[in-house]
Amino acid sequence: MNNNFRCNCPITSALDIVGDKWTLVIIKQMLLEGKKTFKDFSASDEAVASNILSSRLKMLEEFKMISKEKLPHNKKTNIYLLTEKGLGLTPTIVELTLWSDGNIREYHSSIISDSRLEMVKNNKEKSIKIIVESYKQNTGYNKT
Amino acid sequence: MNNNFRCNCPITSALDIVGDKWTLVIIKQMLLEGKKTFKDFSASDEAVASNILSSRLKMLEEFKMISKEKLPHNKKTNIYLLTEKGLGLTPTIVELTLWSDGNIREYHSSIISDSRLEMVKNNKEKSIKIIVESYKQNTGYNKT
DNA sequence: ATTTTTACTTGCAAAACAAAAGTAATAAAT
DNA sequence: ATTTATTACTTTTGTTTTGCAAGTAAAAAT
Repeated sequence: MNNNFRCNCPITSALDIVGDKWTLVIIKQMLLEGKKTFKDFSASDEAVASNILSSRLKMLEEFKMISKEKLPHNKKTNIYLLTEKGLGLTPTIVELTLWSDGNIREYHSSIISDSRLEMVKNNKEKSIKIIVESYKQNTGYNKT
Repeated sequence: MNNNFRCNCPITSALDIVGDKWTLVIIKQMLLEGKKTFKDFSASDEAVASNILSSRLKMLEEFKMISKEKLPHNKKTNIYLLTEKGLGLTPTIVELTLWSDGNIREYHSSIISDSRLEMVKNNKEKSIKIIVESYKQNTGYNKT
């Protein structure tokens, strides 16, 4: 896992981890859509193929961006949760949303505009806090 | 070019454009390292292969994230410049930098910490403005 | 006890990526 | 003016990644 990094630039190094078509989509689905089991991701209309999902979850766990646990009375279903490291990408995700909203409608007119987008446009810093807090509350968060 | 978008989510749609290993690296090299010719990019130690560079520049031009022009007395060298759309990714790049700085040193200890990173850590909003303004000044910016 | 669900893995074709070499036009040097 | 070098690519040839479909094994539900 170590030194698959291209160079010492922080931006490039971040992209060595999240620079692909799916990783940030998976994190977004956890953070904003409450997805937490393999099934949740697979059932999405924005479905990742199961092999890719599997390898991304493994990678994210190795980098401690998500945790994998089970509920007391269910030995089967894995619960994937964002850790602080993973939640730390919230500002990046918010900025991507804003960029998208303001810059690609020209090429993709059906991009959704919902109340969360409005919230983010009105008060970015506060929205980030609210998003993170909501996530923690909805998941009974307690991880590093 | 139209409707190669996976769905109507703004985040996923942004990643349909910049969600790969190289696109944001190229934009970073323009924004923060002053690269503007094919040669500049190719000569970098963080070198993109020329075929990938070529296809990315073409794509970025199609999405009007960069412009391509020539200087008056040189018919050969193309000058690539970020447009407002491209510059609009500055906050995303800054957030990725901060995330990287705070979260992946554990796996990559030699990530660089320079004065720009310090500036960004001290005052994010102001830094973004300074970065964009510096870019415009250094390039004699005048594009949409 | 049988069926269904969940979380995967495997196999294979297609697409994207990457290194190296080649090319064509322009610019610089002699 | 002619040769050489530079720039911006394209082409070729692998290799890697992606993504669909199908399969599997354990647990849970009926």
